[in-house]
Amino acid sequence: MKRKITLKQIARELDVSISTVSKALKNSKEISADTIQKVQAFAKLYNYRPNNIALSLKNRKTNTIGIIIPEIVHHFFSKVIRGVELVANKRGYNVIIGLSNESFSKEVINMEMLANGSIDGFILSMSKETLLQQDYHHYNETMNQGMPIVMFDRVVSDIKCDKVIVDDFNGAKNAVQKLISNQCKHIALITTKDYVSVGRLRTQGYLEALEENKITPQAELILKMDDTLDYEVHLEALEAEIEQLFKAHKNIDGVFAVNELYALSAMKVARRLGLNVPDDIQVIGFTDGVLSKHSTPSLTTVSQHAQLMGERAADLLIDKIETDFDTEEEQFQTVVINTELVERESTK
Amino acid sequence: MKRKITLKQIARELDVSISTVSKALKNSKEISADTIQKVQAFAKLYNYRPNNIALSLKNRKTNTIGIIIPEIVHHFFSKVIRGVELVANKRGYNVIIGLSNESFSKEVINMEMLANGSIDGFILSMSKETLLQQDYHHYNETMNQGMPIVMFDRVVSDIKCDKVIVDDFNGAKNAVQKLISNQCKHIALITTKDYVSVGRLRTQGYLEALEENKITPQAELILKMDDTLDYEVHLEALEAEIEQLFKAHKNIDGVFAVNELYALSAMKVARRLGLNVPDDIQVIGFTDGVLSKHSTPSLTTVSQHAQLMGERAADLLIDKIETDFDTEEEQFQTVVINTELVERESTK
DNA sequence: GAAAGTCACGAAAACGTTTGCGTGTTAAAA
DNA sequence: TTTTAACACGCAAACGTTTTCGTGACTTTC
Repeated sequence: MKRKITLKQIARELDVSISTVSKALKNSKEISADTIQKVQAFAKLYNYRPNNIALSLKNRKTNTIGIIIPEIVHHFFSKVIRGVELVANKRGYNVIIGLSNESFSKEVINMEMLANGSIDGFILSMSKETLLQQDYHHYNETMNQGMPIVMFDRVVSDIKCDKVIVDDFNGAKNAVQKLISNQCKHIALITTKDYVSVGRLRTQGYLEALEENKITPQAELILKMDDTLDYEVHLEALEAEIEQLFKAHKNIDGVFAVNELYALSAMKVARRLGLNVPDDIQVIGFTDGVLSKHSTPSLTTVSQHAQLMGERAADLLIDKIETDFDTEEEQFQTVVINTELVERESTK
Repeated sequence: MKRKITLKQIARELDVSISTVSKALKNSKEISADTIQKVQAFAKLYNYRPNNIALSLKNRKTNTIGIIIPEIVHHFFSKVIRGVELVANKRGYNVIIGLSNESFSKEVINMEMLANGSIDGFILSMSKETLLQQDYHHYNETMNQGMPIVMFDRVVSDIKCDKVIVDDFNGAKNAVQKLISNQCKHIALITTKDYVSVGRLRTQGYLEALEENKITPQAELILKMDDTLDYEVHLEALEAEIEQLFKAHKNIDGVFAVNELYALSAMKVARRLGLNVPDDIQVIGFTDGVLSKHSTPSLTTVSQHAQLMGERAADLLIDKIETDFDTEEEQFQTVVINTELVERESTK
């Protein structure tokens, strides 16, 4: 078990100075051909590789980007990570992950841990708790220290930084328009409480589509779920609420749900009530998830292009990192990713 | 945009030496109470935090572990990551990810990138290509440089290192036993080619269960799929094969599939052929995935406890890292995670 | 044969820490 | 008053690089 070899060791073995070795490895013309040849041969033999940490310290640059997300066991976020990793690697960066677990304090701790030199910049999506508390000091402090941040998906306008978001509003609007075009007259909405920005925007898209078609929105057809609780474990509660909605309004013939699970639950409840999807009720969800594709009937969804979001976020961040030399008058961009309606069996 | 403050700057401002500042921050008794007070107040004011990179270089320890997986958009792997991250964070480590994308060369490149000082050890699961090529030199080289490796799930016995594996054999055996106990007489197996060790072991479990029950295995009931291709896109091919199998053997009344997608496809094909699950055919899959829970009927599966695997792997690795001071006579452990049969609607 | 120029290399600083040891000042002990 | 001890602090090395600058030994030029 031999440690990794260093410049110093090569220098000692070959009886030259450290600087000579360093230069020889870089084919510097300061060094004679003989020496270059000798050093490179030796380095190759011992498989010399420069120590990243030493380089990071010297260059004040780590070539690593940090990504903070609320949850990793989630198709949307893991696809984003894949996108980030893809372009990061292509551009010579590593990716280090931190999970906030939807907790404010874990988000803060994770960021502080990484901000002390470990990374060159952040890509992050806010935790629900942070969204609720509206405490953004850690973001601002991080940026004040010259560390760029790119936020994605869950963002707030109060924070001045680059952002990558889904066009939630139009995605929802198009989905509902689709239902309307498919002859749905009474379209229910299953969404989250308003503090989740994406939920709010999707709700607005729903309303807009109705209005454009001169349909008066009915408050009773809108179900706002509290998703501070992990809904994976509260499926029954969710289904109960949906069942109640369906029973109270037998004329519902379309459902737009702001996520995959809500949509699936709606289909499940519909089946339980003897309603056929899509003949009696058509359903559209909002997601990049894997459930939609494999459910029966498969679910028509608004695709978010999660991987693309990750790619764009990484490009934005790395661009910023690499032009950081005080271009003052900072300009922040917000990239909007268009959604796409993927039609499957749950609509006609 | 002020840079992060350093010891040197504090020292200059307070007109003391760098070492005094460093010691004062650590409450060293070499330093007078006055000075300690003064330094700490100043440090707090400017929110001083030691630079991780400098610490890593000095201590030759990064407090970061690298995880290399073939794919992140996959419930099993993301759950493992969550487990790793959980204990890593608890024990003061960061996690840096590398995706091999099932490619040998990307695995090698990723490992080399991280091995040069960025991390203290690896947790990894082999890519399919590596499994096929059986070229393990990069693992051995990494370990020879004193960097510990813990492998999980996809492992080979040729490599001497700590491992965390699922008890594939018994998991499969129990699942098949369950089918047999449920009166299945003709149980089909849908598995992968043998080079994937987990596939092979699960196949063996299947055979063993049959034998113990004095049922003669029939080669025609075993479907070995080639999964070098991304089966997400080859669903039709998969389903076609299954359909052929079902049609050729109308007496099949049970199916054991070595992963979630195979199982789901089996259920889908069954439904298409007018067979009821679980009345006509019972199905069990092998997975920690999310599809099983939400499919209709929901799928009985062998749960792998992916998160637990991640936790155990992280503990193993960190233990090794922290006792590394030449305890020679290395002992490698293999932790076996027991599976659990989660009964849902696809079995009686 | 002296001045100038090349060549090939080494010394040292810098990145930001930690820590063993040396040292000047003061207070206590003899 | 002298010796000793305690105190409070600074110096310098070390981690592994890169890079600027200096320098000794030759070679060239007139």
